[in-house]
Amino acid sequence: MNEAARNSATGKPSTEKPSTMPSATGTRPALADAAPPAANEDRPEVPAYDLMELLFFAYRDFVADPDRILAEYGFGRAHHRVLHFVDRNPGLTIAELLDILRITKQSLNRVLKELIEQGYIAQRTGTSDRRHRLLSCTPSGRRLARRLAALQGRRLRRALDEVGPELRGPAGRFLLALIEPGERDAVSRLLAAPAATDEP
Amino acid sequence: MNEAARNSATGKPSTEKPSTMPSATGTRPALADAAPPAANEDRPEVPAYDLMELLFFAYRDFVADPDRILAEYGFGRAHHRVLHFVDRNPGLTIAELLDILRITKQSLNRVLKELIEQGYIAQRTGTSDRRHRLLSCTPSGRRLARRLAALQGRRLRRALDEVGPELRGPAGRFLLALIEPGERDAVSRLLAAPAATDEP
DNA sequence: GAGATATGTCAACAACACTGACATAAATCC
DNA sequence: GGATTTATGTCAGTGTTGTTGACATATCTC
Repeated sequence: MNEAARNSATGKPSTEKPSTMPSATGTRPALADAAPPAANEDRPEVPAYDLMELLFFAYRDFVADPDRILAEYGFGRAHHRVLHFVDRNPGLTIAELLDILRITKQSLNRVLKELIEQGYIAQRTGTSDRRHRLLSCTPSGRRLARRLAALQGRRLRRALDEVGPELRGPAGRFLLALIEPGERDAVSRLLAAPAATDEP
Repeated sequence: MNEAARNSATGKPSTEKPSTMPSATGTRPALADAAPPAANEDRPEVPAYDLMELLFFAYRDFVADPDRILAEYGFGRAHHRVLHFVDRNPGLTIAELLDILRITKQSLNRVLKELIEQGYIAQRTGTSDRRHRLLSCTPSGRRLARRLAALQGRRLRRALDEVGPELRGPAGRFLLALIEPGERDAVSRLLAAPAATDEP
């Protein structure tokens, strides 16, 4: 079921709301440079509902891309996240990965074990600290990781082409500013990650 | 376990990567206006890994905000999403909500039933089509929805203050461009939603 | 050698998604 | 006005991904 499932004339719910609502389709008042809601004295300022919802929909579609492919391998989104960060940061330790994903060791272990058993990720013991398990992608792991990244990269490139490539920097800064302040340095360090090897 | 759990000197994994990596903390090369990776003939262009990861981290922190409060009520993120869209679009039908959330009717029903039983959402039968169930928030539902929205709104406002309010429009356009093209009109219609009643 | 740290593992459980099947009421089509 | 379609509700089973709590092992640090 999709758009056809819509009902009431405008596609909007049926509450009687006389005028004030521009006929939507085509014009996007919320995204033009409408003055941000003025924060006067007692009214604490209207939250940016549009951005909240855009973030929800954008993320929804963004993570949906890889799902088809993952299903072919019997993997889910959790596997994707692990594969992605290991591919981007070869030599990553378990503790670092846990700090990135913010899940419990037990949760990570389940998916990581599967990725290792099926030959997508390899472990080696750390040299300076032999307690560490340094994670890296096997060739097939790297292939899968890059295939998924290419998919999401395509969506990002398309988006940047549409809004203008000059918005790449601003978009990144905006997203970074959404991140918990105390985490930004750690994230920035991660982003600066080398492109690893360049072989597909 | 948090930052203290980090190990290797730089906070980066231990692969030997001689120079090329600026000492991260403070400077954020990936977010400056570094020329986007040139797309020459055979090399299909390097995907925007930085944006992928920023989207992941930003969304992770963005949805984490309401969790504490939801836990007080015994609710989860699924309840939050339902509450949010019903608050923003009073009179929403089940089918419309399903199309927004992209989950199955059975999944929705579980959380919706709880929200209704506990008096946060009310149903009434449609007038033009009596098969429809028009959803709306009760006063306490609206209170909760707005409390959660205020939290996320605060994070958005802070971010916009940091990057400059002139990026609000561009940020929204970028997020919209990430959405599946066929969905954008539906999303835009939703965003144009009236602010419903203004009472907190 | 004592204690802290990094990892691994077992067991139980919870939230949230899925499929498939079936039921009811109301609208629409012919 | 009966057949069909649509909108919703519900039962039952399952899978993925997260959680807690407890405990084990290897290794590093002091």
